[in-house]
Amino acid sequence: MEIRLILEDDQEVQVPSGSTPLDLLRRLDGTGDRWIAARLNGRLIDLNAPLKEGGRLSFIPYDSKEGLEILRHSTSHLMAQAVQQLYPGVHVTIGPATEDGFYYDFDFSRAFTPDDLQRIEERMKELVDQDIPIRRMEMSREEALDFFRKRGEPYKVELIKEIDEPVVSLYEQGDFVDLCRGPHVPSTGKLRVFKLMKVAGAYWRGDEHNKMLQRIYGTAFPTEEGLRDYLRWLEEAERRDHRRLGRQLDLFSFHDEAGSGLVIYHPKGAILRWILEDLEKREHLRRGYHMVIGPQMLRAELWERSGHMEYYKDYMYFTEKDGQIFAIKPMNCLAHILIYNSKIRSYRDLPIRYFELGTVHRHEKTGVRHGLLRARGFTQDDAHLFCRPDQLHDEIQGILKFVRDMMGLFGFSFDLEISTRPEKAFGEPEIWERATRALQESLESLGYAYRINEGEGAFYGPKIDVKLRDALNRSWQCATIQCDFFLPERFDLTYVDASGERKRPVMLHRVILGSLERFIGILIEHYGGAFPVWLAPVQAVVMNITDAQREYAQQVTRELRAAGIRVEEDLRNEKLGLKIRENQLQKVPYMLIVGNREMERGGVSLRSREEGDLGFATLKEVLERIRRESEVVLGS
RNA sequence: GCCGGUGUAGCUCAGAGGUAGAGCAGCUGAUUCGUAAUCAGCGGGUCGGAGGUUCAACUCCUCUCACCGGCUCCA
Repeated sequence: MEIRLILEDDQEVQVPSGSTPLDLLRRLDGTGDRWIAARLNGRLIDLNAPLKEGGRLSFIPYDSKEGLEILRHSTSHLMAQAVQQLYPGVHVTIGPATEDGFYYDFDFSRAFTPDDLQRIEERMKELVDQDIPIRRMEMSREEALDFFRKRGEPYKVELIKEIDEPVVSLYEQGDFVDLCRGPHVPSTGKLRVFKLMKVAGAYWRGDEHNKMLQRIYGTAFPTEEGLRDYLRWLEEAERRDHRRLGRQLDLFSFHDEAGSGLVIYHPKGAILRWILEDLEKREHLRRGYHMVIGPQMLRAELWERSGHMEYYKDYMYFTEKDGQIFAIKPMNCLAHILIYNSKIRSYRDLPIRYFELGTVHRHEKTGVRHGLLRARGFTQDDAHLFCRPDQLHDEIQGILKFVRDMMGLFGFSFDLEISTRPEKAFGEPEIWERATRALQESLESLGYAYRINEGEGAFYGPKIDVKLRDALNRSWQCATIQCDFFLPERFDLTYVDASGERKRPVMLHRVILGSLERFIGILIEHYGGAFPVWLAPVQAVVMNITDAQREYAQQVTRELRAAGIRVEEDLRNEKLGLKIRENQLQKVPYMLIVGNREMERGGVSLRSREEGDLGFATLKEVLERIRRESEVVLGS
């Protein structure tokens, strides 16, 4: 019997029922090497799946996003096969493709070592050479349960128990069988370029109450070039690592003696932060925020009232004096609430926006700290907005515009996510509904696409998370806009409305850059340490060629510094080449070189970090150039 | 917090049951040299910390701290 297929170019073909997409490919383009899987009527299928129904058929190329995912998933199966062959007694669990590769979690009595990885990789290559066919099987749930029980794979049994379908699919390649939705490559010979990257512990189903499994990470590509580019990208990321650049550029340090996760800013790191803070103050004032300052610690009773002692105690630091317990603040909201409550508020006063560059301390668990990106003491550009429910939309929109302007300044694009009401939530469903709608409508009115994380909100309110993308296309959570229905209730926040009635304001927590430490860490990696002129800790270095220009160089420095340029001098008795090299490695935007020629003409020889030697320039020209490049242009 | 790894000079790293080494940096001197590394000499370490085994520990064992890669967490 023949079935009719419509291909992507609307070409219609007839094939015998039971033939496979691969058969068709061989007929169409001879080999089928470019393709990894097929899609029949919207459903992904294996290239060697017998076709029983007609319809729209398209092919998935190796180098597409979906193709890559299939390739990697198949490679993870290959790895699992190799591991089970090499290490009898290993239980297989799950092995998905990830954003840049794949992993497979194994239950094994010991940890895998780098030597193991090498052995596994070699065995994988042998299995590829054997070109073992990969076959899809379907079984009823019961059969599959029985099958994996007999094979002694408890994790697979657990997984099947949770599947609702009556029939499940399994994939078989030689002696290896795995529960899997598929699709997969038709045989192991289709897998070529892969590399095992590292081992790590991982809990079964990511739950720390469960058993710790051994996870092996790997990656796979259709071509050698793909892998090479990926490895190069990893090297580039390592070169940009803010911890490494932080030391090389003398920005900050951490010290055992001071305490883990506590940042110590050196002069160049500190100036970077001052610049950001100045920008923040200016921009907040411009947008109708009031700057406030709260104390570094507040009495424990206050944190009891706010509920932090109940929900957040493990993350808080405490200190005690004269029988009073104080909590070092992990958040800035309480002082802002006390300011709000310090007098009666009218509906005419709202919205009220309190802003603080608030330094907080959180006892992040060991093992999660990561340089500036995850510190224990950090400063947030934190604001709390108190508004009437009918003002929610405008306030959220204002914050989003603020976020947009700031991200644009640094050249970050970003993704947006809304998290909605979780199962255990505080507050009436109506207010949740209203707030969530305000979040959505604000995003929509600005033309932003967003993702919804159903039920992922905090118990006290829905939120918008902003995830920026840096120069290496990595994603970082920075800004958040968080509705809070809980604290206004706990602290009995009110305003008097037009009819003289007391009403409950809505409270918004929000940060733009988030933690300045973290944001600076991201900026370091984003720019690879080569900050734009307006941010560069040192904007220019004046260097002399011989001692004869020493005083002239000092005079140049003085003049520029007096004009507000962040300028240093390098008057060491070293060759010019060395000074240029070292200052280039320090990523200083401009070098101002003075020899006798420049001294005579009353200027400098200008050298740019990016463009190299720019030739003679007068001081005035240099000044204007640096000033122009230091201007911060921010949207409305 | 959990799994695995690492901790040797300011930095990057080598070494090893008989009490340590390189490059860079630093210091001193020479050189005054025009767009990415001038030359020479010198100093520098209780081998992360505590305890144990041993005639002897930087090396082996236990504990601990910190860091790295993950997991998890991020009311």
